[in-house]
Amino acid sequence: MPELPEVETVRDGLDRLVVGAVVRDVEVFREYSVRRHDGGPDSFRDQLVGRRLSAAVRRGKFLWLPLEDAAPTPLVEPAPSVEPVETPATRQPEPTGTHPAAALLAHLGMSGQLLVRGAAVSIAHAPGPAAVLVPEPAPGTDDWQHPHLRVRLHLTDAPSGARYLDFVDQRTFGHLSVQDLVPVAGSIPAGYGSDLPLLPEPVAHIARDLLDPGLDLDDLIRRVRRRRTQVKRALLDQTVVSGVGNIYADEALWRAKVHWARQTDKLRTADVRRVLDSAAEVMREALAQGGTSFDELYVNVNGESGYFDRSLAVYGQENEECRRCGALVRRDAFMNRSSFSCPVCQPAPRNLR
DNA sequence: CATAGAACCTGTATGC
DNA sequence: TGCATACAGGTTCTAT
Repeated sequence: MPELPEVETVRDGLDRLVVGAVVRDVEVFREYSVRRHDGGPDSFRDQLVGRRLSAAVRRGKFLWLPLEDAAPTPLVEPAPSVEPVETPATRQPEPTGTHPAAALLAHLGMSGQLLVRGAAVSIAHAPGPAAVLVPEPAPGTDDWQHPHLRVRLHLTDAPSGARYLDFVDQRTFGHLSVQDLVPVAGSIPAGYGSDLPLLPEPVAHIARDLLDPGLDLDDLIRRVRRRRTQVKRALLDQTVVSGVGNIYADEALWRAKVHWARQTDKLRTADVRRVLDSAAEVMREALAQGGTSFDELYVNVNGESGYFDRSLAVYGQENEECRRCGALVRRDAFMNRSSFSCPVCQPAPRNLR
């Protein structure tokens, strides 16, 4: 569900509200949500407790929070037991430098949300309110625990006052894990001020996204044209270019006046360039609006919706008039989903009709 | 290697 | 009302 603008909105919120915080405890309510973590829920908790969230970084739809060792203070009150037992809760944090570079990696899948609770700072996007107080959850109130709460991080030392970072996910395609950071030549994901060429292992194969300053657009155009597939499939292939999903692919193709089923190897360089430029443009515009949301399934870390759905030209607009020519927007089946396009502005290739 | 399709989950909307 | 089916913003695994 969340595509680049939505994930970037979340990354920005985490940057402002939870970077600098120390993880004091971790609750995993659904094991499946940490299935990508090597070692299971206990190991996941072990590798987070006592560590500081030092940045918020994104590539495409993946986002991660690099970890560093927090000040070596006891994590919890020493248990008043007669026999001291070594448990994850009582273990002292290891001295700085003993951990390999690692990060808390998140993918929101189709319905994942990261909600910051207890912060007294707003990250509201226009045209929303200028400032809102995110309430601290209180037992007994409706927002105490979201029905799809899968993982909760308990935080301290957040400059914003954030107390909890909640991972909420209805469809459970999203996931959290702790991953080693591995060097990948030349990559500069959003969130790194300079070149820190470190990516979580599961992100190493993900291509740069269209808002990455390190993107080589001409090289990307060549790679797209070297493929033998439909242009929309190439747009959605995260190893070709990342961040584009079903919504922005359709919007980009409409802006570029290219039908989704056109073969990449038959497109002219100028057409491919226009499609990619359009995709970058529509995602930048969506980002400025706080992303696209049709319902409560996508919200930013404050629980607020984005407003870009009002700007969508074709996605979800079946039988509505094309904003350019007035023809009725059509919907086609595509990869167990839908493609929306204008039958006049985006003529279908011959092999399709 | 490149490409296409199924699988992974939960929930809502729609039609019979 | 009950039940079946279709559909939803994504990625990974498997088969070809």
